[in-house]
Amino acid sequence: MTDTAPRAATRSRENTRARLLDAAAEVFAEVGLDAASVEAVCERAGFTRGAFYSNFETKDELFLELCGRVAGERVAAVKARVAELEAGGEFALDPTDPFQIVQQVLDVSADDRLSVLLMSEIRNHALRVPALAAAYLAQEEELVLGVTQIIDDIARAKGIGFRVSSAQAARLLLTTWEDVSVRATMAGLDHKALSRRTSEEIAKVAQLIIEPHAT
Amino acid sequence: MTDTAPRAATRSRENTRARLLDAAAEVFAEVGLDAASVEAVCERAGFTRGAFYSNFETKDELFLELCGRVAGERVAAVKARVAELEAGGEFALDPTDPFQIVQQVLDVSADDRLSVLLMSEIRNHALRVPALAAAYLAQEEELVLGVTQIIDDIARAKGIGFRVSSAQAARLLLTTWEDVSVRATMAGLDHKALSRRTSEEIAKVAQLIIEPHAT
DNA sequence: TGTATCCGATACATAGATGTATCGTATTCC
DNA sequence: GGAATACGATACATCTATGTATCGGATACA
Repeated sequence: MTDTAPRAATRSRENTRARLLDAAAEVFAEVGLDAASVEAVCERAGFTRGAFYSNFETKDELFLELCGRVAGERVAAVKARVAELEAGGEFALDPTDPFQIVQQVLDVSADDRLSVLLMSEIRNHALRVPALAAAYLAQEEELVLGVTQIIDDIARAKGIGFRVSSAQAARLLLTTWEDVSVRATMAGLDHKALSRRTSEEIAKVAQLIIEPHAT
Repeated sequence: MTDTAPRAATRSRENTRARLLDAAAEVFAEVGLDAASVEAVCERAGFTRGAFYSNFETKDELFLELCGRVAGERVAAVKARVAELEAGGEFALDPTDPFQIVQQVLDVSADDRLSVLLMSEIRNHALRVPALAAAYLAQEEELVLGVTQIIDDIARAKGIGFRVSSAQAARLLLTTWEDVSVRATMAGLDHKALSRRTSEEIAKVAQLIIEPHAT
């Protein structure tokens, strides 16, 4: 208490920040960052703006923190999946289906409507804000890296060969996943239909990538 | 003049609308639809808001019209390219390089920074506005159709085979193009570097699509 | 239990955007 | 060349969002 550093956040303060972030994720996804008023976010979280200005400087700061959280979650998800595969435990690969790649990739990425909207919002803003762009690209690199490892693991386990580098394959899969998610969301597909459609499309790409004369 | 229909637009009126649309394309690309005030668009166009409200009901109506214009231009570009190829005139395919597909696809899509920003903005909003979503998907279908024809033409001319349907190949090429454009823009690449990088990536995908034992 | 501090609520001041109503000018039509 | 009209500018009223300053209650701590 004698030092000048900002006071260590209390438990309730952290809780407030978390609730504001949750609310922001919803509202930003629903109406977009610029159309979302600070008031709307607070209302969704069950606070007034007093709580907001006590915890954040600006809406942009909140958004930046939210981006960090989302990125962290995605990267953590893919890393966890890699760890599972490497451990070779109960999640070890046993089906003979080489398209298990599809499932592995899909399990890594959220595919509900709001997530798609939020990701699009983040991507859109990253195009204009250099700091966000750098973070976005870095996070995507990590994702590609993770998926690359997953692909390598599966390939090794099954003796599959690829027609491109596994890194390129990973990027192609992620790109396709994002594209299909967006189009399916625009088409108004519900969660279930979205998932099905996504796995179908991803499977096609996997088929394209895998060396045909594989064992 | 005796009928009750809205007065036929005069030449100057059409000119005003066009200038407002041009300005809107710039401003919307730069700061996003929601962050762009009507005033900012008018200022960019060299008008006051009086001109705007005399020509459009709301900002959304202007945006919708802009979307239509952009979509029309893209579709027209790809159709023109198809027509050239079909006519087999001076633009006929003669290099032995099968990756001419790449050039054909790239020539169809604008790749300057502002275009990328505007397309992203449109896509982002299409996710939330059903009417926009329908238009966006329809336009993309047309683009895919056009690129499919281009691919078919080239394949026929050169006896190339594909590992997936030409329609799927077309979608994959367009998706890759968009993805690379976005990432290159985020990376701050200038127009030239963006073009080069895009063609490299597209070439990789083309390589993947083309049947390896092609003649 | 009393006190100090932290945190969110409330109240207020201000800025910016919107939409409309009105005005002035340029163009068109006879 | 005069009248009518179309079109963009101007002025105004309103609304919404923001940011800050202050207040009140809860919680921590002795």
